[in-house]
Amino acid sequence: MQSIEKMEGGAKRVAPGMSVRERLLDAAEALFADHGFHGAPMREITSKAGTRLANINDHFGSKEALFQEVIARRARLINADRLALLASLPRSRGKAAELQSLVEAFASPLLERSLQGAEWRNYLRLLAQLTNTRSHVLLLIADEFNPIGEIFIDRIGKILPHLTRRQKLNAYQLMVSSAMAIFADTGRIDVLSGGLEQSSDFSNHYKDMVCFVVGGILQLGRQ
Amino acid sequence: MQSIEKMEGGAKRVAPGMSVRERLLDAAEALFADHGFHGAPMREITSKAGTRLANINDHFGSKEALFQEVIARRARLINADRLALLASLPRSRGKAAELQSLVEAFASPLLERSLQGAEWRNYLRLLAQLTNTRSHVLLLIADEFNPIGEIFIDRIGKILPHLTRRQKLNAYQLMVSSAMAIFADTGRIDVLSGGLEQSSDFSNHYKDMVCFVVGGILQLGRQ
DNA sequence: GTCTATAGCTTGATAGAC
DNA sequence: GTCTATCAAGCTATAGAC
Repeated sequence: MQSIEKMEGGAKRVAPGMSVRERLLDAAEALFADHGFHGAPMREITSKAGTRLANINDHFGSKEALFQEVIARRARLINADRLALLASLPRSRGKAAELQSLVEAFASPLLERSLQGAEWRNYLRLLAQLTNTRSHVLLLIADEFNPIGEIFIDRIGKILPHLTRRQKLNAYQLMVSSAMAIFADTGRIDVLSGGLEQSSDFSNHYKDMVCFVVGGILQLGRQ
Repeated sequence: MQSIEKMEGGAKRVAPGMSVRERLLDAAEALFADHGFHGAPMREITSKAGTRLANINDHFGSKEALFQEVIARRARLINADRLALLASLPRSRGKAAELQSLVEAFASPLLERSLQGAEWRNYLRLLAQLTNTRSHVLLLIADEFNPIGEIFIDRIGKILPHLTRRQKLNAYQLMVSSAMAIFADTGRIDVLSGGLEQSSDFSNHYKDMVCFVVGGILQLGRQ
């Protein structure tokens, strides 16, 4: 039988010019994304970061605190990106166009950041995994992203005022999960297409996803 | 700091009338859904099942083989449900109506089964978690669900023939992730609504989701 | 701040009696 | 088929030198 999780090498993969702290965060991010919190031993993290086992507790206090900081570090940047786009939304060009701008205010920071480097792509894979998870991990994500989530829910209601509260919440929930599905980079697209399409071809999948989400929310408003 | 994962009790929660094998599968299903493969120790599983530690290796050979059977057991039933619905699809009532029937052939078995009992809801939570995961776990899911996934992709192409191959794959991918988002039961809806709506109110969320997915795929066909 | 060494516990798997 | 008892290896966290 095939092993469910096997570490694929990984010592000293992180650029040595960075601080120990940053290297630990990057290494942990990649391994949490690949194997989950419980599937990524501290020894693997420090080995990949090119540091020593004790450095995690020296810098963060515990493995859990490291995980928490992995999530929070880039969440701050995503939130800032989204707030900036929300503040400069164009108006009054019809429901479809307004909705598209709103969906892009949510999702385009993910695309832009994903093109900046492998670290961001690891982070988005990790977020995608956590999106469908409950237990205490979700509370962590919630604290980081929900305040701005409320703003998006409000804006959906401004564009389609007759949506029920439940429909607005589901519109947001489905926008989140659609965006995350694109950046989860599971390889499903590769397998289903026999290698002709790549999950990691984010730019093209992004366009399809925005179109899909806009159409989906408009349809929610029609019935 | 709050603990990321803590087992919440759990001894002998499974009905004692069933075989040891079934009780182990049900207990493992619930704990894998709550904590992931690595976060669910065999001791917790056997404790919840009301059996002994050695029973897992006695019956399945390893923890991994147990996990594999947890996935496969109900996948067979879901696939049979979907095939039956695909075989009796109504035709020629316009693209939107045909698409809605197709989406419901995919998703209504999930709703029906979720209403049958907590075990099915645990299974769907587990599937939802694995949907955005790669590594070797995805290959397991792929083997179980991809053959019938191909059929759905074909049918999407029959209804909207001018979609590109990539658009058809993304339509399927986004239908899968939308459906899984509803049954992931993360509690996000509860938190965002301040408790006024429940994530576990599957029947209502299901209707919103089908509407959203139909609208999304139609929109993909428009551009 | 960084290191080595190790404590103290939990893990998955198995040997062998019944 | 089911049990008890146990093993060897893995884990996180920490003590204490530099």
